[in-house]
Amino acid sequence: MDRRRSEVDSAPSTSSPRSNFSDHLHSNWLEAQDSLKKKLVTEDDYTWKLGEAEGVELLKYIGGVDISFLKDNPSVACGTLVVLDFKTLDVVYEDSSIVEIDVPYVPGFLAFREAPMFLELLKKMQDCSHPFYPQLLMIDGNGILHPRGFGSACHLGVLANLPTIGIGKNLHHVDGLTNSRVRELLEAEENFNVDCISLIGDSGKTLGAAIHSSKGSFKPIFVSVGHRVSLASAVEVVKRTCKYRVPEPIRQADITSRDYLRKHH
DNA sequence: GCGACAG
DNA sequence: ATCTTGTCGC
Repeated sequence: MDRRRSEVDSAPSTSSPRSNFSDHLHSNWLEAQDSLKKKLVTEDDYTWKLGEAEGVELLKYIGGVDISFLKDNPSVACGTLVVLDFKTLDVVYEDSSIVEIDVPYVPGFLAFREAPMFLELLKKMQDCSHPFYPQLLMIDGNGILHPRGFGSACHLGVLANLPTIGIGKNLHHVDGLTNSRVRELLEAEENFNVDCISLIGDSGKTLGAAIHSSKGSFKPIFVSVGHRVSLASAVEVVKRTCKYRVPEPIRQADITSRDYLRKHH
């Protein structure tokens, strides 16, 4: 049985920054990410099209997931799955569920805390062969813009075998990427009039894109590949679902989960 | 040693 | 993530 390091074993002053959770659990999580990452696909892998083509399947049902927590009891959470019509951005499906979560939030391991309930919500739709089951899912959290290239959007995408896109509202500093560096790029003269820049780390890898998604905000959002979607397609989908800074699937899931939690507490 | 660290 | 009102501006 897992057990936290006790004060007897190590004085508080020498406890590690991760004394929050056991080193054992930490290594299990690393192994799980490493294993799931082998199934990751970072290119377009779907049959539908985004545009107005005829005679081909189009992207119509786009999902979004988010989670809210109770201000008092932080272990009480409400997870929400919404599905929007890609063209009209109308919400055509929504489902919420309140659960207790004991898994702590640890930077770099967000999926272990949030993915299980999202998988449940997806399974519920799948089990009844719901006609609005999403063809693509947006997650508020990163994809490959992650210390080990496997953020929660990748994690959920692989487990659900769905194309996913990661949306970060704050930059996860990784591979030398910092807020100031992103700001420099967005404000660089050669990028004047450019609302979207590639995020290239010190390693030379393109990890995602920073997008000024709405004219009313200076703060960008950070888009990265989750699973079975290329960065170019991800950026295109995000741009087309942004009425405000945060893309509608995420924004609607966020609003709904917060409302549901408030109403059912 | 210190700061940083998606949600 | 969450605690929180008004307020300045198009």
